[in-house]
Amino acid sequence: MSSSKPIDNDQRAAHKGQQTKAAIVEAALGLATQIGLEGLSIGALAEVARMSKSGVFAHFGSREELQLSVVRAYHERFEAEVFYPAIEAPRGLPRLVALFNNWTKRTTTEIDSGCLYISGAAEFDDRPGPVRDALASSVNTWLAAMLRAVLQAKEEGHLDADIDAPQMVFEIHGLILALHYEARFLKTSQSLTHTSKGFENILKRYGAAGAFLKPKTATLKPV
Amino acid sequence: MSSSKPIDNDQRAAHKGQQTKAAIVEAALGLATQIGLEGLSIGALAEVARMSKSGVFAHFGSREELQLSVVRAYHERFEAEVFYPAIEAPRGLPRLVALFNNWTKRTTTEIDSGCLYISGAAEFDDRPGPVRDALASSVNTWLAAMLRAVLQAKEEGHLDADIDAPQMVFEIHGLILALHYEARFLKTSQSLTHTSKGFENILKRYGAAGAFLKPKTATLKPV
DNA sequence: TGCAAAATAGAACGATCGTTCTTTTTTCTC
DNA sequence: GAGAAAAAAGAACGATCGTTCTATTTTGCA
Repeated sequence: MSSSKPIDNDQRAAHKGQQTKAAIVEAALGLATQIGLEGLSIGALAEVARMSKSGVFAHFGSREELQLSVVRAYHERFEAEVFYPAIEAPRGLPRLVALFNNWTKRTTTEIDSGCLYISGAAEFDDRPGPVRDALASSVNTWLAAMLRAVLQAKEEGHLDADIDAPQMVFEIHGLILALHYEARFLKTSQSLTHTSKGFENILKRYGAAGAFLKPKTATLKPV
Repeated sequence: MSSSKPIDNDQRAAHKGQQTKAAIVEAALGLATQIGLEGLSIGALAEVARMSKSGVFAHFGSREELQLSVVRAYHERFEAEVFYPAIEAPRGLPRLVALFNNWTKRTTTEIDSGCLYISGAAEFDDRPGPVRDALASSVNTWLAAMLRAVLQAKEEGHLDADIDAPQMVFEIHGLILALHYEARFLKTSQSLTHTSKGFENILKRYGAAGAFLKPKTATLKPV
């Protein structure tokens, strides 16, 4: 996948335009995670990027295309930060734990900056269109990856054989959403602790052996 | 609380202005749950209420005051629909279950209309001010009520004596957030089932006897 | 029924929005 | 370094925003 195509992926040819476009998207990502994709205005973005409105606009052709670029950029970051590092962990429960820990770590970081998948979901709830589709597609891709990890952990015998895998993913998703909600909006102090504890509770319920848990909290009294 | 003050609470004196104001807030509530508190514009609201912009505006004096009115109205609905009906259930686990079931029912309804506490949290994440404060205050009041119910269930001996009550509330909150997210945004079909099952899992983990569960699913194989 | 007060409408404001068009500047290639 | 192509700026557009001011209508009470 990195051998035969010599063209045009990142800032290879770097025709200046692509460089500044990347910089604009970078700035837009920062704005959008804070004030939302809907709040992202071209005027404000131009100011941050220290360009003219029309100069920014020319790179996208429409506001919607700008929003799509931001969603795509966010997707790449998420993958690079959460997904790829975790698939180096051994298949099964260790990988599932790594995925969750990376997810939690990122969400904790995003207590300051905001999560586009969460704010975007609220904004594009019932607003059909390409932006909504791109957001939902990214999230579904990620949730599918989590589901795969659970199924693999089941196959490896790290989880009970009769568990409901989608159910487990749903419960894990809830923990992350509650972490984001209570930490970022309500500023509840114990949110991260509750998230970790909640994950341990889920693991226990689905039959995980205590040895696979997070390094520091590896000692679990059996049920 | 309903005996000595003869004035001004609902549509008692009903000086016409208060009636139309109530109608406006009603319409605003419908708009805000769908497109968000930030998306709520006075022009659009005036059109729905079939009034002039200035006619609508005069009732509030500012857009922020309009938003606050919407939040207050939502709070009242939530209380009336979720909280008050549940406190008629016997103290302890039955009341906790009733609170959760009402909460779930309302959230399920809101899959079409939207939940102001969730969209509002995303919008006012890091936007300080009275609206944010009102939203956070309402949510905190509700979560405190849930916590009280858990503590009472513990006192009554319906839950294990050594459980972490805030932890339990956090996990329940996560279920509701996941329900709203996956059902409303991702349109996942099994969300409601996952929510119910998740709640049963939590109850079991915290030591609830199977007999207290939802009517239809009262038969639970012990752990 | 008449009159003051309250409620609503209407018009206009400055600001900002996304977008288009034209002009200037910068970049890349021969 | 000249000249074409790409990139950025600048100005202006119609629309909508929240808000203010003034005029008109409607209401409630004597």
